Amino acid sequence: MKTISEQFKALGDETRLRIMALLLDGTEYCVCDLMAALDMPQSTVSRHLAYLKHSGWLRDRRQNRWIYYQLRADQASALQRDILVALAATLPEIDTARRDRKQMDSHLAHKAADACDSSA
Amino acid sequence: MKTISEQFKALGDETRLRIMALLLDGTEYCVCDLMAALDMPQSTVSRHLAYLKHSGWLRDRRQNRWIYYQLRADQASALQRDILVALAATLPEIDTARRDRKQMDSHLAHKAADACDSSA
DNA sequence: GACATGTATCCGTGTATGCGGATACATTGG
DNA sequence: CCAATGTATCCGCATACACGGATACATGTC
Repeated sequence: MKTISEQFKALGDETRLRIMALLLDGTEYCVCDLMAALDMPQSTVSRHLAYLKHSGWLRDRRQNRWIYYQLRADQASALQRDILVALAATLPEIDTARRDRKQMDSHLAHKAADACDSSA
Repeated sequence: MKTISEQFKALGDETRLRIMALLLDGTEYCVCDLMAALDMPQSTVSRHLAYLKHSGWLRDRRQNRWIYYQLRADQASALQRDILVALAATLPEIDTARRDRKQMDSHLAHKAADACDSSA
């Protein structure tokens, strides 16, 4: 019961919901990607990611200097899976989430362009 | 988005989850019934009920001296409905919720018995 | 209208948590 | 090694909120 209430508490913050909305596409993102999409300072984003990780919503994975965060859908409880489905049906329609998604896309595009430039 | 995070925050407390678990049977209960089932002081129970009401999970209805609380399933959002279904599938299996249910049942039985006594 | 009952709110206290700049740690590249 | 980059954690501050006894309010009873 305590675990469940903590999982809900983790979703009870607007910034963390925005992060979940971005991760609901199944992609893994590093902290700096999320900083850019949310337009928030690094310490804030990192703290919320840690919170979501410790409450069982996310997993992280280090690759070189980056740490990638991803939904932990496979090891999720039945309740968590139900909630993820419900969130996936609702969050993408919301303005804030749409804006974040666009911001993420343009950030990723810039990143790719820069990579091309430097490799040219 | 803010509304959604507040709805999750409302579920992010163990006492409020216990209340939800009791109300998930669709029955309406007054504050004193819930006090008895949860074995918690009146101010605590009343405060949590107010919180759940203001975040859109419950409705209340006055009848004589009692105020009955009930799920607000009909006017719930799609997300809320999904979550209610998920909770109904999960919470009743949990020990704490089972105990609360038993306590509620025996409390209601005593109440009925007392009513019989006084009418005898 | 005094009283009992059921409920909401007030109050002080302690704890949790949000924030974001500053700092520490880890990894990679020179 | 030293610098640069990405991330986590520390820090002080502000706010939210949980707790439960005390009090106020509402309703029904005599």
